[in-house]
Amino acid sequence: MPELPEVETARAAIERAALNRTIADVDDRDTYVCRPHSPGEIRDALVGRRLTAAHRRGKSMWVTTSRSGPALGLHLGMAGRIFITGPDGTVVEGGDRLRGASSGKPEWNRFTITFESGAVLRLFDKRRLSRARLDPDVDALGPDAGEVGLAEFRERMTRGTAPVKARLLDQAVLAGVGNLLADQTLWQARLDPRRRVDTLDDDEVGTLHEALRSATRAAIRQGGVHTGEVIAHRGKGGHCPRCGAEMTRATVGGRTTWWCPVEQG
DNA sequence: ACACGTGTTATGCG
DNA sequence: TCGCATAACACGTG
Repeated sequence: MPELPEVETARAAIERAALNRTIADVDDRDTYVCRPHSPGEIRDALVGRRLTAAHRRGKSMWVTTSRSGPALGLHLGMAGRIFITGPDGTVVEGGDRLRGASSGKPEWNRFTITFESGAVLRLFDKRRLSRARLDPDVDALGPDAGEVGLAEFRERMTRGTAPVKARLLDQAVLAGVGNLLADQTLWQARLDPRRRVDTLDDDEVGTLHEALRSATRAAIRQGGVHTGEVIAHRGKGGHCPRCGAEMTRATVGGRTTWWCPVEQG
C-alpha cells in the first residue's frame, strides 16, 4: 500500500498528533523490523525525549528528537501503517473508515512508542517489511518525486538504457514512486512502460514530469495511490478508462505492470 | 496448495 | 566499476 502519498499522510499524522510529548516507553523487540539495532537500543535512545519534527523524502520518514537526540527513521515497507491513539485509547490518526487500531492481531504492532500522556504511536504491519531505525541514511535517495524540477528530472531519468518504468521505480534516481504510482503516471503520460529512457524526446520527458507531479499530488489529496483513475482497471479483464481497450499485463522493471496497448504504444 | 505482491537490498552477469 | 536484472526477504491473501 504505502507509496509516497500514503507516507506523506502518515508523516502529517505524526506531525499533528505525536510531536512534543515526552516518550515514556518504546517497544523495539522486533529484531527484524528494528535491524540492525538490538532490542532496547532504540528505546534507550528515545525514552525521556520528545519527537520534535516529522520529515519525509520519498517513502522514507524520519522524526527528529529533543536534546540533540538521534532521528528515528520509519519506513512502511509494503504494508505498514502508522496508528496514533490518544490517552483514552481512541484512534486519533490512521483509523480510516472504522478500520481502526483495534482490527488486526496485536503481534502486527511491530514498533510502539508510548508517551507519558498515555498516547501511543504504533507501526502496524501484517508483514514485517516495515522498518524502524535510528539515524537512517537518506542520502542515497534521489530527490522527492513530488518536488523534483524538470531539469533535474530529465537529467536523472534519461541516463542509461533502462525501461522508463524501471527508472521511475529506482529510489536512488527519484524517491517515492512505487509500482502503482508508476503505472498511473505512465498511463497519464501515454507512455509505454517498456520504452527505453534513451529513446524519450524532450516533449515526452516533459509530459512524464508533469504526469508524475499531477498523479502524486492527486494521490496525496485523495488519500492514496489507489485513487488513481487507471488503478482500478489494473487486472484481468480491465479496460482503459479513456479509450476502452483491454489493458495489457507484463513484468517490467521486475514488477507486474498494466498499461493500455492502444494509447501507450 | 500455490501464486502473487503496493518495497528494499544483496547478488550476479555482461 | 557500472548498469541492469533477478532472487531473497516475511508473511498474509486470493
